[in-house]
Amino acid sequence: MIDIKKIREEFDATVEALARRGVEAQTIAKARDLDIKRRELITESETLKQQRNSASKEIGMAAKAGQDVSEAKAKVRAIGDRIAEIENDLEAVNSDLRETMLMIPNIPAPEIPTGPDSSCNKVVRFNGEEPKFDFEPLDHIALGEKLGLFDFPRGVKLTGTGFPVIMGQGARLQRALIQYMLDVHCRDQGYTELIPPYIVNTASMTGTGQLPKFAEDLYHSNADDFWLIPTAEVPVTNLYRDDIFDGIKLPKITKDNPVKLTAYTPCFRREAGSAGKMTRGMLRVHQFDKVEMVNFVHPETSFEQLEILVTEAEAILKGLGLHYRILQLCSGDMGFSASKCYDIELWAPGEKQWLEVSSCSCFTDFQARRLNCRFRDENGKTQLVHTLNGSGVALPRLVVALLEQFQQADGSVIIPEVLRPYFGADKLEVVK
RNA sequence: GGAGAGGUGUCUGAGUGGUCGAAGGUACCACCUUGGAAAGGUGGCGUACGCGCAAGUGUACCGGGGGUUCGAAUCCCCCCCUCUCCGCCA
Repeated sequence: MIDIKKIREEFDATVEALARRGVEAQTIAKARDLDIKRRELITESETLKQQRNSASKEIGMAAKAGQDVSEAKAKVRAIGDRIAEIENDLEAVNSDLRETMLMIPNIPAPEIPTGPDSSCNKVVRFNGEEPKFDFEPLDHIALGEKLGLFDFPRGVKLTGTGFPVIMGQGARLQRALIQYMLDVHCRDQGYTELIPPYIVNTASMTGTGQLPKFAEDLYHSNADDFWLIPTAEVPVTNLYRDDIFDGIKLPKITKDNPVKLTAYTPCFRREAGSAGKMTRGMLRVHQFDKVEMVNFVHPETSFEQLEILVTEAEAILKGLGLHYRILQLCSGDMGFSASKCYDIELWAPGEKQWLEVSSCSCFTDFQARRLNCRFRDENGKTQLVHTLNGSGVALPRLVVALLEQFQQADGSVIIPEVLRPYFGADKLEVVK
């Protein structure tokens, strides 16, 4: 949620900024009008409550003194009835306002390009060169077959389409990658690792914004009203819902001391409505693994911290020697909650396309407001934190790009140097 | 899953219908005292929202929601959570 004060105090600037994301001015005007109405009702009901409180006090004293208070009681009861009416209206206005505010996306950072969709994204930089082959490179499905990495049909038998079985060298490769990524984040980048629940309640899904809008994309357990996480962002960010980083129970957040957490989790996505879109093999599946990074930072440092976050995700891919590019997303292509966002894409020579493996976003206070996640600042005041998150990184597409970029003429695949201690061999061997 | 106990501010712990945002202690902050510290003394010390240029002031909050009442931390109903015992189980 954006700050209602922005709409109250800087209406025109807010309309202009959000127009870049395709928000209509009338939505914002509606929020402004409801906010005015809300405050009128609050003032009115609080004035009446004040009257009731003091009158009740007098009744108490008069009754103790043995006076007749029935007339006074009737008067106060009338005030109570009036309060109930106003509160009814207030509740209606409040829920209307909340609903309207939840439909308004975050205000884009001024420097990001304006545009309706991904065609306006800007390539910021590349790493490495496009790999050249003196043979026709295979795609990951063909490679997987030669190397015995995946079993798609049996995944279908067990569950359904989009639930691949990863086996043998493939499973080991995936495990090695997870270890490597967590080690880089924790050892070199100051992260604390955690293992969160993979199933969360409705409050958590609402806190990070998956609900109520995207219920269709989530797996849900009716018996308990629990949800399977679509990303570790949900449990890790919600860890500090309704909390205050005060330096006593929780760490202190300062400009030099962000709180940085990382977690490996499986992710579950129904991907409703995306059947047929890039669903080949491992490219879009319902269950996949991912290492995620989440930062809770001082508001004045959040955009600097985003630049650092991108380099932290990049470090993984650079270490593996992969060819990738970084995109700055334009106003129309960013997620709802983001103010600024970079995507990292890996080149897949077999697929002949770029694959998104990481998305690093700065949410400013948008997510924190919804989460009610605050810190005590240098003056001892509580303020909303700024949150960021980034994948570091998603596994299936990383595996795809790695297989395709490092494949040899015979179908074997060279394992990058940094991964060998984890993997225990220097190549994936052809098995048939 | 069954039975019982309990959820009050940083913590501890009083309060069972009115003057209670809530005693006392503790922690924390400032000052006094001291050569310095401890002990002791004095004062301050919750959050959110509204109004106000501000000082300030009002409202709400005693696990959550609903009800009774002129008035609820206190009475009633529902829910959640924690602890103990039993059962089950990696």
